[in-house]
Amino acid sequence: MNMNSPIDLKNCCKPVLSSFLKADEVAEIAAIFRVLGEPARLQLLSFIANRPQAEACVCELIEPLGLSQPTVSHHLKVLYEAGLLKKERRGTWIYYQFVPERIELLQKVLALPSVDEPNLHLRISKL
Amino acid sequence: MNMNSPIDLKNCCKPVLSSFLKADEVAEIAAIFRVLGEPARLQLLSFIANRPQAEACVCELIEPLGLSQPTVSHHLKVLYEAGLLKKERRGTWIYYQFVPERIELLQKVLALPSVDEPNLHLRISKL
DNA sequence: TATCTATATAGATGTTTATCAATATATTGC
DNA sequence: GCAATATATTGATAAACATCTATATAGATA
Repeated sequence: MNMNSPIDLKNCCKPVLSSFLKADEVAEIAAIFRVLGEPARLQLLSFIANRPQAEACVCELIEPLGLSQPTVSHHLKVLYEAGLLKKERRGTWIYYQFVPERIELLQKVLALPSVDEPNLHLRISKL
Repeated sequence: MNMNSPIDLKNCCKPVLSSFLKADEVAEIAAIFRVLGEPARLQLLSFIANRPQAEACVCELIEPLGLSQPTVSHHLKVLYEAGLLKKERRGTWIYYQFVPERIELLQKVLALPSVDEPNLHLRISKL
């Protein structure tokens, strides 16, 4: 069901709003949005990104999230497999670290068509 | 279950990555991501945004999506309630129109902490 | 090796949701 | 008013998923 490796970065991802994407093209992008569409996961990202070094071990995340340890572990795995977090063992602890590249990718994917692009539409040009 | 009016724009939405957001703060943002996390809805947005005037009637959307009319109608409703589309009746047809403001909001929400911000972390500063 | 702690996995359960067929509603034109 | 067309809603079904408890795994330490 879940893949063990992060979503492939190659051929991923074309801007959604600049051309009509096919089903398989939007699927990769939608998968990332779906991961962010869960409040607990968004809060994990928010927490980790705001820690020193943008990282945290699992033990730091359970109490602020207010969820059980297995549930937090599950969400971390989903974030990891989406490429939004890296992980690294340090002794007994496993540290999850925020990966900004994925967010940058999403920003590109969400870019609005610019006024110079041929497929500009009147309504968007009013921005 | 679903609300009839778009998600409230007031008090929505703080950048996710610049401070640790509480559960109710991330909930509003996650709701928008969840809407985009469905391939059919992303494809609808992609299609509509690339039409003249960034709009399309429902009848134009069924064939390219490859889904039944009620299913397309359902997804359009979800996109509408998330504020990503407007709608307008013209005679027999109902035109759905792309609303760029929501996308701009998401880009702000996804903004990475800048190097000038106090809660900058080393790893992010390497960007 | 045995024990303790941190994290992950397995299995179960209830909820959400994507989808469709059938039907309802609304508009147009006769 | 009636028929035709466009869109929305209802109700049913199956799949996905968030969550928990219980258990497994892996590293540290005595």
